[in-house]
Amino acid sequence: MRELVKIFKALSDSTRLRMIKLLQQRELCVCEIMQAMNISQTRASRNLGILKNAGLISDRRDGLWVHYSTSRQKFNEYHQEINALIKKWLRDEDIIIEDSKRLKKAVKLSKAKPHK
Amino acid sequence: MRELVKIFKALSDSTRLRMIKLLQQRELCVCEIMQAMNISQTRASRNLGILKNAGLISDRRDGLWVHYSTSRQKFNEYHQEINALIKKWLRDEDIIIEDSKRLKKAVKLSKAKPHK
DNA sequence: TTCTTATATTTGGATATGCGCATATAGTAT
DNA sequence: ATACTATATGCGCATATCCAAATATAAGAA
Repeated sequence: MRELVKIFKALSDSTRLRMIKLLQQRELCVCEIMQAMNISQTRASRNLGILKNAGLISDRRDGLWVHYSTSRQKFNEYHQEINALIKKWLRDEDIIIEDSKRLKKAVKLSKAKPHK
Repeated sequence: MRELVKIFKALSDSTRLRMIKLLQQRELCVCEIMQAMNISQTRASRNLGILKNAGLISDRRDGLWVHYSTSRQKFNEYHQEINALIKKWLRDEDIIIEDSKRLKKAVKLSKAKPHK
């Protein structure tokens, strides 16, 4: 039950639900998420850590960047269904659409002036 | 998203998860729940209120008693699936089994000396 | 009416959570 | 080594959450 409580706690915050929705599109690094959501680096990193600690996302270091993802490897036994529910239940929300738009714009900018 | 956050908040507490598990067995009044879980009346009432406010359970007044239930009437669009997941994910936990045992004992006693 | 019972709510205190600021860490490059 | 970048973390503050104790409300009985 402790684990389940931890998972529901991780999900009971709009910042983190938005993150999950972004990560369901594709793997993203912290800097992409903070641009997409227009939030501080601290806030992005903290909340990604909470999701990771709850076993809902995983991370992968690639040089300076840490890429977060919902899709890779084995998580806890609840992960799959939780992810499907979030995908189904959070679709047309304005803020979700805005996040996606900002993500695309951020990607464009970083391609024009790549940081890698 | 606000509603979903509220639902996950309601679920992110072991007291309330235990309550849902008890109510999945059958409709129960507050006094039965506080006996089954061995908690105070304040705690029982308050947490039942949170679950109700999140649209996860309903109540029905019958004289002095207020009966809570997971099964009656229309809730929010998430209620059905959430309930199925809790049922599936929370099964063999010790505390859940103890709650059920205490519930049966409380029922026995109140049948010997009924309050209705 | 008053009395009793079942439930809800208010109050206050301890603990938890979310955030920004500043700083620390990890990795790359020179 | 230093400098730079991406990410993580320690700290403090404001707010939220959880609880018990006391009180309030609601319904029935006398």
